[in-house]
Amino acid sequence: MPELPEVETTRRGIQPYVEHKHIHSVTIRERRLRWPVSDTLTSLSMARVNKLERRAKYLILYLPDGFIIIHLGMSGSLRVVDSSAPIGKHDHIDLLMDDGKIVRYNDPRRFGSVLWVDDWENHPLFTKLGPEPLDEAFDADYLYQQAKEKKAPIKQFIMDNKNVVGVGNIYASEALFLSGIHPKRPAGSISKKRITQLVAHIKKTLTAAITQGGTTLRDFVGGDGKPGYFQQQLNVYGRGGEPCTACQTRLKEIKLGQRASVYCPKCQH
DNA sequence: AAAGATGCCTGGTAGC
DNA sequence: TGCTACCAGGCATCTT
Repeated sequence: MPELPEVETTRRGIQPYVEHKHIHSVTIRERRLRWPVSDTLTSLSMARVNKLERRAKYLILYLPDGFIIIHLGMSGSLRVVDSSAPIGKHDHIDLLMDDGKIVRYNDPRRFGSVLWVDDWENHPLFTKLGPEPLDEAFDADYLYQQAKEKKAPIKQFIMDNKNVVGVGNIYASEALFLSGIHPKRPAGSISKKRITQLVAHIKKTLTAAITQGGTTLRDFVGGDGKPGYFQQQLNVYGRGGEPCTACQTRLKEIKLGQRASVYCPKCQH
């Protein structure tokens, strides 16, 4: 499932094909995504993409009269293909570029979205978002202040978009393991020192994953069609019952907010 | 009011 | 082979 590193990898993969290029036309084959795809997209013609940006797990295409907002959901992908490429199952939307290349949106589960908005920064999806995990604004002081008095388990707390964006199950699990913090520990009960380590590990795991081109666990394929390989060095995610990479203790798997959470009962407190 | 908990969307896959 | 149960992320909505 695309997490922040996959989205960033996708952004970098398709950037050369869309930024400062023109969208010749848009083809919609399936409009039933998380939200119905707007007809406005099909009326686009020779619209210049001035910029391709990422905010949280959203990709934002800056056009002259508005923005295309793309979210990959859990099974979505964007790929650049030639016009001769056969249309596959779940290929829902094509952005046909004026040089003949196609930016193709595929999403088997249709949990993703492709939106047309006038002003993304004031769109309800974006107004309540916390800082980017890799921005300087996301630091130990900030997270410690946010966590104060909060009783929610730290794992759910760092996966909550209003505290920090883009930290999904994989990276939350890994960062907590590396920080030696138990996923159920109340966010407000963690010392400043350990919060500092947690922030550092969130940044470190995300950066490493981006560097390596993202994690491929299920449906993800990068913009260039090449999968990432980060999953080979996961310490806890998806490893319930297997030995801890540090102490060989059998990793425990619990449910936290309906979400699988794996941790080492010896290393994490 | 804010925080926490729950439900829902969908299709691939594991298990039988 | 066909079926059922389960899982995933994040938004909407409910409850406290």
